[in-house]
Amino acid sequence: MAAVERAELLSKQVEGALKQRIRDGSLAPGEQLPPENQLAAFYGVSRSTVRAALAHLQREGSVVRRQGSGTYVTRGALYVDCHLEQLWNFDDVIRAGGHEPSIGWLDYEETLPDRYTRENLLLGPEETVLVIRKVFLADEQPVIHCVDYIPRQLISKPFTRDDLVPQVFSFLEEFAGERVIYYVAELIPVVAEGDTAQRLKCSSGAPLLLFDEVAYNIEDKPILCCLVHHRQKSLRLRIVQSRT
Amino acid sequence: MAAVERAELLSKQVEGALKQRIRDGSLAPGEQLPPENQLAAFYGVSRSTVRAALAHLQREGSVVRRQGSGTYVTRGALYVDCHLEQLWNFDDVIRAGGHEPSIGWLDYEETLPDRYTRENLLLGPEETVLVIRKVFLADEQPVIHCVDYIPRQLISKPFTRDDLVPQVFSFLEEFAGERVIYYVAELIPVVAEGDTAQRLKCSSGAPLLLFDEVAYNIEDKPILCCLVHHRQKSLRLRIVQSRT
DNA sequence: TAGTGGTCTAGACCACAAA
DNA sequence: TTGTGGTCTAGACCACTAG
Repeated sequence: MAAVERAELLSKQVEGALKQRIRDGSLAPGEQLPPENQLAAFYGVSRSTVRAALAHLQREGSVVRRQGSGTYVTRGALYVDCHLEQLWNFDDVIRAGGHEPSIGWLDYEETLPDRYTRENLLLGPEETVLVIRKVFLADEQPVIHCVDYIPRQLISKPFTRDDLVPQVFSFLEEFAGERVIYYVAELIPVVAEGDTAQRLKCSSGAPLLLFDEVAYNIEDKPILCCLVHHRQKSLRLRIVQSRT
Repeated sequence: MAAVERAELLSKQVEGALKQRIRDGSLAPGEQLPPENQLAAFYGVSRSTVRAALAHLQREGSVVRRQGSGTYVTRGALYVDCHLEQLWNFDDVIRAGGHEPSIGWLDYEETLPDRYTRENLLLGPEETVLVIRKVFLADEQPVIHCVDYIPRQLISKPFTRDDLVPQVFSFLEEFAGERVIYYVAELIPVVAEGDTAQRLKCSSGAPLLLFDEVAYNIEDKPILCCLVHHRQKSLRLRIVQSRT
């Protein structure tokens, strides 16, 4: 029996263990996994816990499950790391594409929001926002241009420029005590122009993918909105949909 | 042979009932749902079943759940119908945007695939594909241009042009006996040009969203690939991501 | 027929929030 | 302290696949 710690969720531990076996090739694409009961016995957990882990692997497209037959590693299991689900963290997306992430440019200011932002964040007419503009590089090439709007009022601790370098979500947790529970993103294809084009070093008219996002805290209050431009060159975004 | 309808899953029934209450306003945004135990008693199912239903509503962003507090309808609950998850069916996406879907143009031919398609579908050098080209309209305006490639060999029943009008997935099930279990889509922003631009009635250089998809059956064999161009005008695509 | 995954139950215990 | 959601268990039964 494999030793399991109580700290992390049991199902996450099982999921991680199986993912590891898929990544290192001890479970090859097409290969059948051991049956649920056997996995449960091996890891010393209940069948339900194993099923929770397998359900997650299925949802991200790493395995397919056939009733009456078994669970199998998919052909695409090795490419599941550049998922849209990973979009919580740009660095992960860039790394999943095999590139080294870094920050290419950073700028910020406090200002009155435009009408659209004010409505999205449910702000009063006098309330200001902290605007953060960043460019993310993949192997020194600019790939993501990101503008974040945070209600100034939320930020309760003084910060410096260096505090803005990590992900916005981390910044919000540390300096506003706000945790993003979910966000809604609208996908819009656009063409590059103006400052955005220049900062992404692409010519005017080049196709970009724009994410217009609003993020909410546990109380369903909008605490952040972003406009994120993705330059597709050497950055792939994937979706996996599996039938329920 | 008569098709036998299996009773719908209990969790799906509960989910549907709650969704209905959200849609018709008897559960308003911000409002708290009854506790799990109460829902379980009310619908005559176990707490686990209720939790499965609530987990699904949470995943699509219709509710947020706060440990120790309760489950609440989100502000965005009313807009969850234009999800990327609905992408199985273009008609649904178009209808969710408040428009009437129809088919604007349809063309098909049998041909030898190009190298890219042949590799995606794991075809031999002699095998042909059925190519289906369609344009979907929303309120008579072209919004989606779709090219499907199906290995000719899979199609086991004769078909007519009319059989191609429904969704490809339905066509595959009826005429090839193949069911799509999951698909992988890559999102690519492009600019309109040539035939695609003309059929979508947009000017050359207009931004489009391209989905490069490969769909697999239960045996993890690729059975379909598509190139789908979305024109964003009056068609919104949304993603909801919630923290696990 | 044996073995697999799919659904559902009843109940235990824990973590957290609010009164 | 009470009540909420979060995790986990053990077991029943069903649906489907394969030999």
